Amino acid sequence: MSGGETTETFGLLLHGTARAWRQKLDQRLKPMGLSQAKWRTLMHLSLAGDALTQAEIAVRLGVEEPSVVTLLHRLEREDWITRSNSLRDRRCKMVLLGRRAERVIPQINSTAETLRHELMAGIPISDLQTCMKVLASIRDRADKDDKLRSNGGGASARRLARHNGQTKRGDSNPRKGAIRRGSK
Amino acid sequence: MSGGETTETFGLLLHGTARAWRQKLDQRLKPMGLSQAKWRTLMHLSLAGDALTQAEIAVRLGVEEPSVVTLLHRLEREDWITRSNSLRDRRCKMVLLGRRAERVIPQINSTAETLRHELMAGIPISDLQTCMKVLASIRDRADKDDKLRSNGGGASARRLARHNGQTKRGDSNPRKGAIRRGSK
DNA sequence: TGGAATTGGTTAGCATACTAACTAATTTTG
DNA sequence: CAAAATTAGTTAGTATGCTAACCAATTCCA
Repeated sequence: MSGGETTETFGLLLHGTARAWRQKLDQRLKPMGLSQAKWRTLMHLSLAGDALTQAEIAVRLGVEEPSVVTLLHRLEREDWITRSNSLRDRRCKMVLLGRRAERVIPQINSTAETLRHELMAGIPISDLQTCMKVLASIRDRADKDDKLRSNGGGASARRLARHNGQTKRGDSNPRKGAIRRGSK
Repeated sequence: MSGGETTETFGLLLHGTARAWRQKLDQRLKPMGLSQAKWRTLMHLSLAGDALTQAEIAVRLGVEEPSVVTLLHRLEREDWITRSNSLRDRRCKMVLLGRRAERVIPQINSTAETLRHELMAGIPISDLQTCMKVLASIRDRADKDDKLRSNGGGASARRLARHNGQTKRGDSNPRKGAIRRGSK
């Protein structure tokens, strides 16, 4: 424990700030029927200008695909978006903004921007830039996979994509109840 | 939209960094059977040295009480802590660290500290301090209640405590199924 | 002192996000 | 080309956190 003061609370502070920001935004978006997660999704769709696949949305939001599934499900149920099967690739679903969303997106963005300005008002630009530089550098380091060398087997090393990689289908060890979709 | 570059991604960056940090820590704590939320709880109990009430824990963690309830429930189920009724105040439950926790807390703390060092290595102290100053200032602003003036009634203004404030007990409008605890 | 307000804890229900495991479709490769 | 691997999406189950509504105990105060 050498000189822990500065580092001690960094994680705490980082978390608390992110949470406070999110809650504040959620609170303001609430009257419009949205939350930060939903707003961010709509914003990315709006920025893209075009339909996106769910996988693309996941990447842009920086969350995993299953999270996107339920998020889009909620957005669809509330009529913010539309999903349709792609004609080119039958695996894909194309996600499109609905009318409702297109109408309110500008206000929503402006709400978010207003909050941004409020929260950062009076903070010197150079401090903000330093802060962003620090955050980016921390995030990049944290995003990196810990291992990634020492790949023992040497055979393939294909699971670099940071998530699943279910290389074995017939695992013969289905601990849980497994799925029982319709049939089709 | 005037000069949005700097501010544009701040929220995104803040969130992404916090999430990346949390996930990294969770991933390292996992082999020990913990997560960040659980570790933080144990850490605060350890720092306090004494038993804490659930409300105190909520304040230290910076989360709402119902979140603490389930968190402690999980911790108790896994034998990290013990809960007992207070003798002074029959409303309170005193939360104590169990043996299991006391044995592993040092390793857990050191894991967290190692990660901290890794993530912040090479970043100039002064930049870190600037960053922390910025974050703290943003958080303080976001934590503040939006309203808080324009108190119309003038009568009491008692619900300043930022959460519930269920000033009306017999609301006569129990939309949901309501609770049906044992009876005792 | 007795009713009103506050405080501590809980349950229900929901939102968000994750991992594991799986299906279906498409690409890569031997 | 057929088998193998990858990609897109899904479901199940769980963790974390929130708000609303509630009960029980304590404290305040007229």
